Amino acid sequence: MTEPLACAQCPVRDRAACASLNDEERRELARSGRTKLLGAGETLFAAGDDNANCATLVTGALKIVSLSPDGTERILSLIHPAGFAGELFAPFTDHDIVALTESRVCLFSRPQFEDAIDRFPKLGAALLRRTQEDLHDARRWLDLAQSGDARHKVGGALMAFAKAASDSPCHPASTFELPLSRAELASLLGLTIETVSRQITRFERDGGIQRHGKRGIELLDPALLAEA
Amino acid sequence: MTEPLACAQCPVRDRAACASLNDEERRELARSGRTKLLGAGETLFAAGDDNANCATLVTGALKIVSLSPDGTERILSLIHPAGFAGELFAPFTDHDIVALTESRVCLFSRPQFEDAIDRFPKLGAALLRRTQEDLHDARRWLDLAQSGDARHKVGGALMAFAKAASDSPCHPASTFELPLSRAELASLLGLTIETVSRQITRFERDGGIQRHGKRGIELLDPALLAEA
DNA sequence: CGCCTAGTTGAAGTTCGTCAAACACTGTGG
DNA sequence: CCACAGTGTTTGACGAACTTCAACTAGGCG
Repeated sequence: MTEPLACAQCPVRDRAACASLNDEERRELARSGRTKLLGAGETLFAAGDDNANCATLVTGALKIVSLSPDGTERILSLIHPAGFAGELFAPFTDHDIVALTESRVCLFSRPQFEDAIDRFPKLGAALLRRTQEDLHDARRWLDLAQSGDARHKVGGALMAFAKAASDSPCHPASTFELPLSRAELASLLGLTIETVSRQITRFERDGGIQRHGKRGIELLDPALLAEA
Repeated sequence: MTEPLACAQCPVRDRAACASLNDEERRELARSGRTKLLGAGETLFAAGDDNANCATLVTGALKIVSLSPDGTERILSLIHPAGFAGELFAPFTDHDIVALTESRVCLFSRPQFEDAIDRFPKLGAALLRRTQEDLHDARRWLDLAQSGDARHKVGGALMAFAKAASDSPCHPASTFELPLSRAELASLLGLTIETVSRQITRFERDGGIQRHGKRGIELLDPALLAEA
């Protein structure tokens, strides 16, 4: 289930928060961490947990979900490789964090990670930077969620995934795989599965995209999606 | 317009990020800051700015707004006293920050504030904590925005303001003033003015609240608002 | 082959947005 | 003092967009 860290081969070793550390500091932090492999759908942290851990995502993708009392799930955020999962200050988590695909994380106990932040201020600064980016991201999704129009929402989400799939952060990838099912897309956007499906076919009919299989998207006319 | 800081009388001196500093450190930080008084509707930072400043809110309330190309404004977040405004890492801001009511802020130049974080790691940790709380907050609004149902959205917003108005952070205040106009509420929730108005009158008709003037709200049945 | 899940498509019902009018409140000027 | 305009809010009628319900299609795997 869990193994010691092997930072040397880590694919996110110079993008994650720990990239701010020098080799010696990193070794020290690594001693308190473990890597863990999650299967698709497996939950990393559950709402109501005592919030004793935190983690950095190495490969795969996570979702942060809120479950309403009536059982419907809403996706509040996605975590991409090098992203950070967990809250350092709240006594309890109130959201589930679940693997979307098979994922590998670096798991740390919260007290040990807090200790590391105390001793290596650069680590704290790096985490601050990442948290501010997450905040910015959350606000972008909020912006989409408020736009009211389903066409905007789906178009904006497609563009967001196209950008996330590209290596250069600004230009969208011309072809990519959706990381989410229709149901997950719907719960991310506050729509129903059917509406998402209809908007996607509409974009294809209008020549904005071309579908390849269930999840493959080829971007033909980015402008059409960005401002519909 | 701007004056030197007077931390001794500051109403948020033990809740804002600078509360993490001791007296001497605080004095040093204070030398690089200025307080500024904003009239209602005045903008503190504008989208597209070079992002050279950041600020702590002392009194009043701010909103973070995104303006769509078509001119409609969407409120992404509110900033309450002791809250922090500005991004330390992005080269440009892409959201306006505007005063909702007459507000007083502590303004710092970004390089000087970053410098202070470097020298006083506790300040960085405090800011990290605050940013994580902001992130949590943004996700709560996102949760509301996704709920789809206008009744949930308005009910949730009323409860959020009731809690913000109370001294104890968990229990809602039984009577409070809405900090936002109907138009602002609408743009925060992704609804129209009319829908917000209708939902509020519906809550009053159903006995959940009692209105006192345009902005005054008396909370009669919190459970009705929380889970409608 | 048949079941099961994920996705698409269609028809009907509801909610919310749009347009329009009325109302309350404030401040201004006759 | 009152008429008046101006703003913010409420209310109503109507139409469009989304949800709901339901049937149907396409793959994947026993």
